[in-house]
This record gives sequence, C-alpha cells and structure tokens, in this order.
Amino acid sequence: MFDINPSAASPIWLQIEEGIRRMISLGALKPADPVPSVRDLARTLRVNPNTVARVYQRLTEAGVLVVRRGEGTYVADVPQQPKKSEKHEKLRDGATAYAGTALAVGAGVDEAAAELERSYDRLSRELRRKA
Amino acid sequence: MFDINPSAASPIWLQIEEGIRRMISLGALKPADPVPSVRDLARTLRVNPNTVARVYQRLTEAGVLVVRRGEGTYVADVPQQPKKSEKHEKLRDGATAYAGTALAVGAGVDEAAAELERSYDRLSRELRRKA
DNA sequence: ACTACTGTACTAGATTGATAATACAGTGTT
DNA sequence: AACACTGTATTATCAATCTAGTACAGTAGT
Repeated sequence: MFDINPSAASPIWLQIEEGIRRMISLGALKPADPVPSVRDLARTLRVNPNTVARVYQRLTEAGVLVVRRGEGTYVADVPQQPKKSEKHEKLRDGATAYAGTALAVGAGVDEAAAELERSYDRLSRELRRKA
Repeated sequence: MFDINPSAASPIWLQIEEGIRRMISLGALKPADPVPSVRDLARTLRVNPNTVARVYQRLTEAGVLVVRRGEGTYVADVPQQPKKSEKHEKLRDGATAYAGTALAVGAGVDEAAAELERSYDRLSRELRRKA
C-alpha cells in the first residue's frame, strides 16, 4: 500500500488521500476495484478509522471513489482527476515548498532535482509492483 | 522578505524558519546583519509576535542567529548550516512529499522537475534582489 | 529620569488534527 | 433470524498550533 508518517508536516488525512490518488494514477488501483474497508485500512496504516472515513468521504465527493452502502467502497468507473487548474496549483505549491526547503538547507538545483527523481522513481516502483 | 501561507500544510513557524535560512544561504542576510525585530517581522508577515519569537529562539539555539538582549537579534558571525546528515534527511523528506503530490495529481517526472526549477529560480531571484 | 525600543515570559482562548468509544443503518452469508 | 461485515454519525478527549493580551528586564537616545 503506502506509508504514513505521523510526524510529517502534512496531516495524516492528506497523506492518505494522496496515497490513494497515487495508486489510481499508477494503475495499482483500477476502476471498479474495491478499496480496503475503513476499518481495515485504518488497522493497516495504524491510524484511527475516523481519519480514513473522512478521506473516503472527500474522495467520494471528488468523484474518485463510489460508495455502495453496507457493501464497500470502490474506485469510480471513471475516477476524476483534479482539474487542470487545480493540478497546476498543487504542483506549484508542492514545488515551492520543496524548493524552499532545498534553499534553506543550502542545496543546489541539481542536487534537489536529483533527489526528486530518486523519490519519484522509488514511489513509482513501490506502487507499480502491486498493479 | 518572504511570504507566509497560513493555510499551508506546514506550520507557520517552520515557514518562517526556512525563510530566514534561505535568506542567509543566498546572501540576502549576511553575517552580523540585524534581522527585523520580533514585532516588526510579525507585523510584516501578519502573524503573531509569539510565533516569530519562537523561531528566533530556535535559530539562536541552532547557532544561526545571536541575540543581544534589549538591543536586537543578528545573524551569527558564522551562521551554522544543518549537519550533512540532517540536510540530506530534510531534502529527502521534501522530495518524497513533492514526488508524492506529483504522482497524486498525475504529473510526470519531467513536469515535476520543470516546475521545481521554476520555483527554485523564482525564490532565488526574489531573495538575491535584496542581497 | 524618561521614552521607546529590544527579547522574553506567561496565561488564556480558538482552531485543527487525531484518537477513542459507541451506536446506527444497510448488505450479504449462513 | 442471526451474524459479520460495510459506511456513517456522534460525543468526548488530547495535543499541537496559532492568536491575543499583558508584563518584565535590558539597551539606547533624548
């Protein structure tokens, strides 16, 4: 699945939300696939079920997941990707945060870019392994 | 100076801390230079003075700033950079977070790297302008 | 001395994120 | 019908963050 870092700057619910979106983007979760139940995923990630429930609700509102009440939660037939504007905004915000950190610790562009590629490849590989 | 995003995932005090470290890394703040007073910086960034005070204390403990009580706070003569291990850790964590976001919104490595360079250049330019 | 700045300290509230425990309604299996 | 699962809802509690207001000690200029 993916890992949660409870001591990270970004809140747990966001980490879970991005984790699910990543798995869908990479095909580790395909349309109509079931996602783990709220309680299962909470146990796996060692977080509170309420936190997972909130994420599923958000992703359902966003059209990424669909709920069949009493039965389970599934990836939507056509999982919505963020709108182009929203995608760019999140990408830009993320890039700004990372660039800010890199500059703060005295890392050059090349160093930062190299580390980015490493992380990107690692995350891709981890998820594609389960596709 | 730099901007604060109150609704960002990372806490305000961290944004301020990294902002100061960036300015020193880029030479916008040089050794022995005075930094704005707690109240001044708080007013400029539109945050609470307590938040700025905590950052100054952290940076003083880290050997980045020095305090002359009753007079002001200054950049240390030899502002400490994070240790190599700590630098790498922060860089890796930042890269992981950014790569995770990029994958979540369906952006490719190249797209993410391009956006990173843009942000890096922008931040550099903004700060070098005041050096 | 007076004034106006420094950093520092403290208390008190609001908000947010996360946890914990419980309960309820819907579905499928036995 | 009984049971074991689903998602959902509610309430309470705790910690972290940020804000607000106030106060105090040190320094500099008038």
